[in-house]
Amino acid sequence: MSQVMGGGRRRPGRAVTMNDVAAAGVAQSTVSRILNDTPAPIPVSPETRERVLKIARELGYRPHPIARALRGAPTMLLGAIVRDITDPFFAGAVEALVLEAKAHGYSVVLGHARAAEDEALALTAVLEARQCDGIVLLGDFRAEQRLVEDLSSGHAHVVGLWHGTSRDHPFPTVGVDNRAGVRAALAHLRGLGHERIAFVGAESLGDQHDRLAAYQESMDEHGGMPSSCFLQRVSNTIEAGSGALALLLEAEPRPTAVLAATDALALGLLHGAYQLGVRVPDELSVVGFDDIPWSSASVPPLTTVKMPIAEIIATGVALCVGEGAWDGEGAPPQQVFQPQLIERLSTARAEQAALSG
Amino acid sequence: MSQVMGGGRRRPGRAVTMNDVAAAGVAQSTVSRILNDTPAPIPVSPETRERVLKIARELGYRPHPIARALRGAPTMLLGAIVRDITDPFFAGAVEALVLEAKAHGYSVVLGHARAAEDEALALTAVLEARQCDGIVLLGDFRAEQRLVEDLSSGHAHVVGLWHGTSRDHPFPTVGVDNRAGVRAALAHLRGLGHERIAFVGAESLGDQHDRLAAYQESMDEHGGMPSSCFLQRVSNTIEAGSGALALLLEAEPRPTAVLAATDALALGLLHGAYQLGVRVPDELSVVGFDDIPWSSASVPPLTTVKMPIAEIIATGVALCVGEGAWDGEGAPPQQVFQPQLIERLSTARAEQAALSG
DNA sequence: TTGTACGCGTTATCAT
DNA sequence: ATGATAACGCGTACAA
Repeated sequence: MSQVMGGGRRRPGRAVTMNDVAAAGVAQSTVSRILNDTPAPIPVSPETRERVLKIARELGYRPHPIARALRGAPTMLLGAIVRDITDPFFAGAVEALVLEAKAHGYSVVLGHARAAEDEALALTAVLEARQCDGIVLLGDFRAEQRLVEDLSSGHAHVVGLWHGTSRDHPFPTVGVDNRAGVRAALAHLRGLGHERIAFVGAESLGDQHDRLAAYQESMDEHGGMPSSCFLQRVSNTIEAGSGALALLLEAEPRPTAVLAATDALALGLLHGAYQLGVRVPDELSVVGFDDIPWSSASVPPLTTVKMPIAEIIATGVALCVGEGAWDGEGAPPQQVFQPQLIERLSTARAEQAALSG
Repeated sequence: MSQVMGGGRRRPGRAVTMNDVAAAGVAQSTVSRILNDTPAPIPVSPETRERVLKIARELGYRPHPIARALRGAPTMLLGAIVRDITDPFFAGAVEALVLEAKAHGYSVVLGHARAAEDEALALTAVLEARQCDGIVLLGDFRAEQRLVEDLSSGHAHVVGLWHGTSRDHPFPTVGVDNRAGVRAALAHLRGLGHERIAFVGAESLGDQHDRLAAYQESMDEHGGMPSSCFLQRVSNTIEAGSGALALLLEAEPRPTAVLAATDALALGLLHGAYQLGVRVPDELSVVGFDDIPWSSASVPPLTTVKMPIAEIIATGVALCVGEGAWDGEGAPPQQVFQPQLIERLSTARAEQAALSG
């Protein structure tokens, strides 16, 4: 088959329209009917059908999604607004979102929401939103009031993922039980004999906030924290985790274990320990939260709380594409999934720490 | 200011149009002129201007990007087609792309191209393409003939990033000098006294292919490979890297160093070595390629070849948004940037390996 | 200074 | 069985 493929004009810019096809002797509306094979009630003669299809193929006709969208067809676009795509956890979430959206026939357009309180930015995000059938908020955007307002006044379904436990969101949310995760991690450490357990977390809304609160609550129940050093508030990066470790070691007495609010921080702690010659888990146990892909391949492999990403994403997408959609009446639903502790090699019995300390 | 914000109807679905605004006594075209403040030649009386602006605000008017796009306005959407968003390097590239696109006022829509030779998929990707002002191909898609054809027959600017050194792409490409990177890595290792240098790479087109070729070329110049084990071809994942290490250790004599085609594989090697009790770099030196964020925080920190991501993305975006755009005449330009070796702690002198082996 | 009319590419509802 | 025609929301040349 050495035929010339894909029709004539290459560069002339203008795309092939139904009119171009119709120019061969039929009405444009007929072309439309044939190309979309409109249901039975409207019949078309086999001959014209063949003829039109042939011409369309030769000309390389392809439908114009924008024109369709103007007529009310769904754009099959899902908007994802994420504060910091650099955050490894959210990067992973976006991956999962893209895959899940694809399964529903949707593509994902990435909104940007970096600079915190930028009004113009909110408008940008909303502009994008108009083209999307649904909006997925990755992380808590309560701080961006304007954005949230604009969004929920639009026509697209909005859903908030990983928005913590706050009850005042104007749209449905899906998240994880942070409290349960933190308590599982702490129980694990206590089961290994640890009592001086430190916490490293980011200054942030939503999930991070909830994890800190759960930590403090649990520590209070067990006699409180030995020293102020035990609570390090840093930005959510590897470097920050690495840096936090040095401060943790200054405490008297030292912590024997650290719970990090995210795996990024935990991996940073691991790296910091390596730099300072502190052996993990012999001298210090480390637990993370999220179970991002790298955590299983770190040295040593990280004990962490596994986030049910797939379930959360799947539920969120379903809400967005209108399957389990909220009818808009009453309070928006808030769904919570359970995390699961994954025990790997970054935690060990506290006795060992005592011996080597 | 306790006014009701954002105009009347919330849920009624139908968005506020210029006609709705015009209903207050002016023509729709007047509204258009005012809202887009058309250049000087067409003046508008200050009173009507104020009045229209006020009403528009009250009604919560917002422009309909799809209608604009239909009239020929750019969609400000950049399509990114990436084979495997799960690949940490490409995930990072997408981050960079989103940021760079934002700087130009563009948003990024993520196409999916997972299952290799799927025809339907090609169509999907193209469908998305119609809405985009430009298409960025992340990685080599030569295998997907149909997709490449459809793409280049569209009206959007297409640019291929990280497409290796092949000369037969129908669009401009921007990439890295893989050969230089590999030779720098090997020179570094040889400078440390290594001779038995193994290679682990993925079965793949484009960059990966070039890296393997460069390795073989260089090894031939230096007397060839000691054993077939020295070349492991695996999939591009941490796990695969981890698994490859075991096979590498079966070689007689053992390699004293390994060059991985990507950082993901290299980090896998590090993890595999940890599991098997092989000390890095004392017993084995490891070099990666890409310098993904985790490589600087691994244990030990990874010596690797730094990919000039920012430059490549910036050049690609410029090509796409029409700044340094190709005029379509003659052979499409191929731009290549130089990588840079980053020496960290996963490599050391070969003598140490000999002593401990 | 402002209003009318047309077209972008489709789909849907009329007539023929 | 098929052709004309009206939207969809917007920008703009043209008329008033």
